[in-house]
Amino acid sequence: MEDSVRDAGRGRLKAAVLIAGPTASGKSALALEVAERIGGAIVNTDSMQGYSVLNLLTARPTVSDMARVPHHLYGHVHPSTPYSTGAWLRDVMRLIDEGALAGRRPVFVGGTGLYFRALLQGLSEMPEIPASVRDRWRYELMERGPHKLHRLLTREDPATAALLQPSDGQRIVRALEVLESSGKSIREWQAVAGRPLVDQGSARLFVIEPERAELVRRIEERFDRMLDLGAREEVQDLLRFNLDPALPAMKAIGVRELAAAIAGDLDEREAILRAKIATRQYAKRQTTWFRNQFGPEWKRIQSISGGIDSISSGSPTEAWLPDD
RNA sequence: GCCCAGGUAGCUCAGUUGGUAGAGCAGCGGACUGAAAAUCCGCGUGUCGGUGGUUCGAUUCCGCCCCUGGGCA
Repeated sequence: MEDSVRDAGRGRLKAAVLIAGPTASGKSALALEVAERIGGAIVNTDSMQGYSVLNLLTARPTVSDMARVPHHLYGHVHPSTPYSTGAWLRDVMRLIDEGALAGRRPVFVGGTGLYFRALLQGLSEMPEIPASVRDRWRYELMERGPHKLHRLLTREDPATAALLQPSDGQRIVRALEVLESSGKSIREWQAVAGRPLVDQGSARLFVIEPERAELVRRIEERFDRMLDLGAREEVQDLLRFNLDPALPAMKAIGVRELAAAIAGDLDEREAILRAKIATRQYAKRQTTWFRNQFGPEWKRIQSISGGIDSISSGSPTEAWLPDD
């Protein structure tokens, strides 16, 4: 398993196009335009759009969108599966290994900053965590709270503990489970860089940075549209699986809010309002990531509506053609 | 028209026995290596409805006015 991870690193993708942007910034439409123009294949780079069932709430490309250009890693995972950055990266490697992207320029599009980083810089190898270990630490977190676990980590792995907020339960648990499973500090694992899957030198990196007020407007309109198209029914479909609310897919924005409205615990108007607020807050975190974690190698695009022309204007048209 | 209760941050409210005010939510900024649509950190943004008075000093006390809600007519 880990060997296949290393081997896949050999096939580093050339001339890839990466398009990042906050939710509702119009990046999927842009990617579609770009992919059609350059004969590309779109690869999902978003942590939620990989899940099936959540077709509307995750704003996945429609069936007709997917008919226009090859799309990969959309809706291929059931919500009962705890997907992750590592799982996604392995999926991308599999696409490369199987030749699914051969003959087409890959167009990576999505809103998950960490996935883009993993793509360009690689993700350090990590030990497999047995489910029993993972479950136990998560249970400890619930029972004892983050501060006590942080004190424990300070005893077992002081260097890592010093880097983490004592309140950041999620990262504390991660450090503890890696330590227990491997006997090594997570910092030791992270010190060994992973292998990038995309050759940055030949890639084109774009990030959409829309004007805030316009993005807010688009978020609200889009959520209303999702409701019109059946977002409530979609949540009901999801609830039928009786999944653990801690699963990643259950954290998709709108699921908790609409589920509360369906259960009668929350006025639907209020639920809709909260879902829109949560989307706005998410867009803000994305924007912060892109602004500060992405370097100058990323070309920043202001306009939402400008489409492909807003990209082409600052760079030669041949930027879209394969380099070799 | 009269009576009562209110008018304090974008919203819901607390508070100051007179020394120009603070919570939650929203918002803004930030962190980020297998949950990342996650998780976490920081920041109070204000003619205290208006106006006159009392006072060294009024958001606070008093008068008048305006507005909102409820009640009585």
